[in-house]
Amino acid sequence: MYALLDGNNFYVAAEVAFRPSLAGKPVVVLSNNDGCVISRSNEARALGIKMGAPWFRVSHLADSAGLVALSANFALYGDISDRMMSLAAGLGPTQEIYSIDECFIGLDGMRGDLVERARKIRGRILQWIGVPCCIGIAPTKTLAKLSNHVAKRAERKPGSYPAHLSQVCNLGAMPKSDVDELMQATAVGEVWGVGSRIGAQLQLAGVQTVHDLVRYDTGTLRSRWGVVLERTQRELQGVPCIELDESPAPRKEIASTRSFGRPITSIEPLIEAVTAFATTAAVKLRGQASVASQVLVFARTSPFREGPRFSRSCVVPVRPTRDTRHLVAAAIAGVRKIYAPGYALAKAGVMLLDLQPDDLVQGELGLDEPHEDQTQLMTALDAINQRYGRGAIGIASAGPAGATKHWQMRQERKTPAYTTNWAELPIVRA
DNA sequence: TCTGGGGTCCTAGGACCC
DNA sequence: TCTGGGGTCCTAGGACCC
Repeated sequence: MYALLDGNNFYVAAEVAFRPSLAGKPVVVLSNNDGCVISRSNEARALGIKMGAPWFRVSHLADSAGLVALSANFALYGDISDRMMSLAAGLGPTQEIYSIDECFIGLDGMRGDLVERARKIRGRILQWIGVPCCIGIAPTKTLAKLSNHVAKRAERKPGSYPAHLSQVCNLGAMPKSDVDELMQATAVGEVWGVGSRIGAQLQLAGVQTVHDLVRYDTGTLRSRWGVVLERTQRELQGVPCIELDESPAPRKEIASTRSFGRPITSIEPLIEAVTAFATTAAVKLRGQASVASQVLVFARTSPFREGPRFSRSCVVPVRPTRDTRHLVAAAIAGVRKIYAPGYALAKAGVMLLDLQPDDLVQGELGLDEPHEDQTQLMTALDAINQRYGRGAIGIASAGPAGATKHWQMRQERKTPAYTTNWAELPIVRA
């Protein structure tokens, strides 16, 4: 048996927890660069604002409907997430943190009333952290997701599902006829693993609801859509195919990419940006004790704007390394190779590929110039930046430290890092 | 003016091997 | 006229997730 716990409108909820005056108002959190809506309060949803909507298309609602928009504050969300996950872990013996706002809990061996227990945990998270969440319980992960979906819909839209399923829903404890009924009332597109493409194809094939998918011919499903969807079907039938993953393996690739605050039209700022991206990626790389042997760098114009299009990338091989200097050098070499003048570049990025654990690196014959990672130097670099703040010490091609780069992303509505920065602690007045 | 960022897995097809 | 069989590895592209 599994539970899926996930925070309601998580980013917005984290913001509201520190600004209670926003409760009950239409609030959205915007992606980096204040680009798109990535989290909405129920009130914002009710205004018809879609997930992923470009901000400039809905910003008029700020005046007409009191919509409040905030820039993403990932330091805050990450910290609130850690706290929520610690409490969620009390639900059962095993936990898989699946994303910043949701986790699966393995419930094997749990006795007693699971729903009651889940409601208790939910209450504790709400009281201690201020973030509301919903919990779905079922025999497989895909069903737990579905169960969670039911719990959320039942809370948000009373009447869409029976009221007692609101906030916490246990499909595993229901008679089959009730489960069938819920599946008939749920669109196939809501299933975990069915996205927009396959969802549309299924609809055309006459599969409208979750119930239709459960009963669809397995052979046809497999030959037309592949083994992934077959697995999803089995999971919906109650056969566990996807295990709980308590300690995810290290990443196989690490990316750092950004859209620019303003378009770039020359190579100098592009080199600055790519230096910053490679530096960020290198820190993540060392954080998981890996080395990279390929560096991919890309740059492109906006796909939404008129004008000449540009989108190029190149992969630069390096000797397996975790040294920021080597990774930055490779990224810059890549930039010089792909760069062409005459374009308004909107986005660029660096990806580290072909990662391996740093203790398993193949040695080399000394046929070439010596090439040594300065492990101690990197350790010192990370420690200094940890203590004095990101960018306190870095690579010179990143440009002057602390200077505002005109390519840097816009974040015009960011709230303080209430819980992760001493200088930004909230102040309570009696 | 203005459209995010970071991942994973699967499959098909090509290159190559014997 | 006529052109095998079986396998691996790599890559690009497509689909999905949050």
